[in-house]
Amino acid sequence: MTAEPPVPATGSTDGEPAQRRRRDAAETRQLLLDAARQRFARDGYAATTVRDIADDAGVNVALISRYFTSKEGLFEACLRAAGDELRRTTGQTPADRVPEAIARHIADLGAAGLSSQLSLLLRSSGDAGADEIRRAVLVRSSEQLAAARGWRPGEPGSEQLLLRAQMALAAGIGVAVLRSSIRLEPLSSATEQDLVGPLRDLVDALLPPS
Amino acid sequence: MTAEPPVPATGSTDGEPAQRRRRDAAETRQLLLDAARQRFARDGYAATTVRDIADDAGVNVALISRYFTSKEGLFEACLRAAGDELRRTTGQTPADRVPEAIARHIADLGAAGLSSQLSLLLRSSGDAGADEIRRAVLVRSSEQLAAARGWRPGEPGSEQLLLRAQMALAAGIGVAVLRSSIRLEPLSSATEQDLVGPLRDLVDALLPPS
DNA sequence: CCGGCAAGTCAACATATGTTTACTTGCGGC
DNA sequence: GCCGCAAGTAAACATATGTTGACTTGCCGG
Repeated sequence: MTAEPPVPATGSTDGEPAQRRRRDAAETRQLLLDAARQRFARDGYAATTVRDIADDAGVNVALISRYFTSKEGLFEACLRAAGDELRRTTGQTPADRVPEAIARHIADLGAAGLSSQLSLLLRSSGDAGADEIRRAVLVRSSEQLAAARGWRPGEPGSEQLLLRAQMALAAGIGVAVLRSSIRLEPLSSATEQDLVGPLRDLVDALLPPS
Repeated sequence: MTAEPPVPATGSTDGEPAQRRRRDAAETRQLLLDAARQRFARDGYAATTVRDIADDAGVNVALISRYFTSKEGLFEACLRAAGDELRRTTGQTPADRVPEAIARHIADLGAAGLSSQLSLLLRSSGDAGADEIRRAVLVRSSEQLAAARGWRPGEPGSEQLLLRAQMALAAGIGVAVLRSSIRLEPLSSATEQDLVGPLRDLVDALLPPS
């Protein structure tokens, strides 16, 4: 079927869709990143141990230090990845499709069953570097959101609009956390379809379409 | 001036408004509770150490175990206190005043400069008991919120209303966290006055006044 | 005034956790 | 085929942290 040499899966049955090459630094790095994003988003930074992450990824703990320098380096990498993802969404989305995009982000459990990456944005590591990255991501996202509704930097009376955009972002993040981390019902089992209506009402109320 | 015996303050100048009696279990307990609520809300459960809390409260670490059994016992006590406070608010507030009440909760830094207690509600200790308390608080609050807008338990099509109430609650919590924990500007320095307008729009959009 | 007891202190302990170091394994070019 | 080097492993280390137990202090009723 494939040119890949037969590789014994970690467990007895091959659970992973793409069987991994046996020694591949890039893939191992990605496995760690995925496992860390999920853990950090769901449990928070301090509650997550590097051994948890390594076990989830099925690799050795020491590789975290090797590939990301430290636990905090790994966290910063996660933050950057989530930021890129979010920027891609808010950048490409036309103004009137923002609620759908947010709803998809919240409802989306990702390819690997990830908790929403939005949750990651309010997790804090206590590290100044990570805090700065997260703040930058949030500032940029809220500015993109506000700009789509007419906000221009420095324009008088425009601060209001930025504030409202940040509140919309906060709402999305709050919903994501109550869903994926707290698991509040019925919010937790609501589908993307269930969420998009209320979210549209919410976003439109905060940021009236021009 | 007062019947209190002259008591040397902890520091050189008496910073506390009410000078504390030297050996008062009830007051010490409360000091711990206040310090813990602030720390847990701002930094999260795992990132907060019992020594931090004890130092903030100006008492010995061992008293945490004595008065609250364990760190988790203290956290549960904080959760209960925050729940009582929130219930008092959502219970007493007439339906059309809910946005103001939430805005006050978010903007209010409390008597002792506390971060908003709302933030506490999404902090997780990983402990099953604490999770259950938090879930109960959130469920009750969202039900009270939904009930004020016509929700009745089990009524068909009413689930929608509960979902929307939970999203409003999530929005409030999200704003509280981005304000007090992440310190996102300009959201962080917004006053109660700045917040109440957008919050009214938000709540009314999610839960239209009958 | 004083003895009992609650309130508070101190130091030690067990353990969990991030990180490092020395070692082993196996892939890929020659 | 085989050797070097990157990829991966295992164990040890230093430390931070929750908790406990023995000890001290000072308030209060008699």
